[in-house]
Amino acid sequence: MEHKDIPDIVVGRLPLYLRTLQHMAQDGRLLTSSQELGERLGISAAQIRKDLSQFGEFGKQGTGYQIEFLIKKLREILHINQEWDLVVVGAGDIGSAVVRYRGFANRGFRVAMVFDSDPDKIGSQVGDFTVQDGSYMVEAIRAARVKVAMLAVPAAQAQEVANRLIEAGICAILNYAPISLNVPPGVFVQYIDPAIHLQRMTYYLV
Amino acid sequence: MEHKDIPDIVVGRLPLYLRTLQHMAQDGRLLTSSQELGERLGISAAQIRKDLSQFGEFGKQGTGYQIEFLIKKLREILHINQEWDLVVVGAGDIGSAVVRYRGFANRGFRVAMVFDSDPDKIGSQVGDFTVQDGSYMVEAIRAARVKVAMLAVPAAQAQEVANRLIEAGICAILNYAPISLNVPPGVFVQYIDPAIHLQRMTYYLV
DNA sequence: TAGATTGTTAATCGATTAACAATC
DNA sequence: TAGATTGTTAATCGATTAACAATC
Repeated sequence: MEHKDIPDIVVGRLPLYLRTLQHMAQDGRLLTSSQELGERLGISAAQIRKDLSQFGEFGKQGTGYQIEFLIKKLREILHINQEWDLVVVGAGDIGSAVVRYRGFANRGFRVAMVFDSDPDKIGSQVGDFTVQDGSYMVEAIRAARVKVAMLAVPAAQAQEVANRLIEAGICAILNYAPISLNVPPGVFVQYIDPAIHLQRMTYYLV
Repeated sequence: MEHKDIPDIVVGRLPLYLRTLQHMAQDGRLLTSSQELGERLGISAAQIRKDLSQFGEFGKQGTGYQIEFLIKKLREILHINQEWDLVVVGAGDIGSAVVRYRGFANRGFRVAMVFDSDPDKIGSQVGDFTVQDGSYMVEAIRAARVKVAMLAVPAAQAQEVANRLIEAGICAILNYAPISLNVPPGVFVQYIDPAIHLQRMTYYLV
């Protein structure tokens, strides 16, 4: 049942379903339907049913989906029924904002360590963390068996730092540097670049 | 020639092409090929040629693409041969990091104003900007004819603030709040939610 | 029961790739 | 010229949707 051969585009929608379901649960809701979920997300009801059916039968005809049950299932599917430690690399504006971000709670992640290579930043306090010396990053990550990293260093250093993260055993990188990373198979990268997102919209303007 | 009927998925790749071309130009490079571009981005050469050919003939057989020329064309296509003013709403950690972000330079955007509703933040300095009172946001945006917003307020307020942005004439919103926004046709939204990106990777881990 | 909604199938729609003539 | 690479076509591949039997 684990990993049939799910298209990545389907995997990409599951976190959106989960987020919406968690909002519904917060509102005290118990049941929802593929139609309601679709309306809230701008996705067709058929697609939502098809996506979910790849992993099992989670609903009931005539009734819909029990929100808490579906949340539990999606958390299992996405492997966030555990909490993943995060390493944040780069304690500049973006790195610091990420370290202080409250939005990871109950979503499968917690910041575990913060590194920078700037002597002015090493030893300083960011949120609940002391910025550690990047020179010792590889050993520290390896010792703590951290698998997920957020990369918030300048573009010029991003590839080199990514190489060291991979050497340290990191296999998922959320990259805030505006540059495409080259990584070996088995390492996953996601990109956050506000300018890219903005440009995608200005195409449609005027 | 403007707006035949380009698939959104193609539009979404153009900023990536542009970013890579700008890196090449910075390295002093003059020419590239669909093959080289593809290798750097993990995209097939055929796809890049097909994407670009939707907008014109920008290359030369046997030679490839002149980097500066293609940059110019992509900037025109994406409407970033102008600089767009940005309004940042929310002067918390994320909003402040966005305001101070140096990565918009030469990519078509500049922060123009910053708003918050917290009396402790109003009047304070963030980077080069003074945080303005959110109560006057709609009039200020309308008067300055700003069209693009970055939304960095708590999820609970995001939809309400988005409504006011749209009322003010905003038609592109980059939303950092972890919630799906409901917007009318003609308003575009892009989402940045680190937890969503991370969950998309943990699916593949262990 | 009547109404609602699932899970699934088949049909449609759209995106990607392979291949190659054109030509620099 | 020979080699390289484009722009484009047709074929392949994959994703979405419409429809409906099953059933709660």
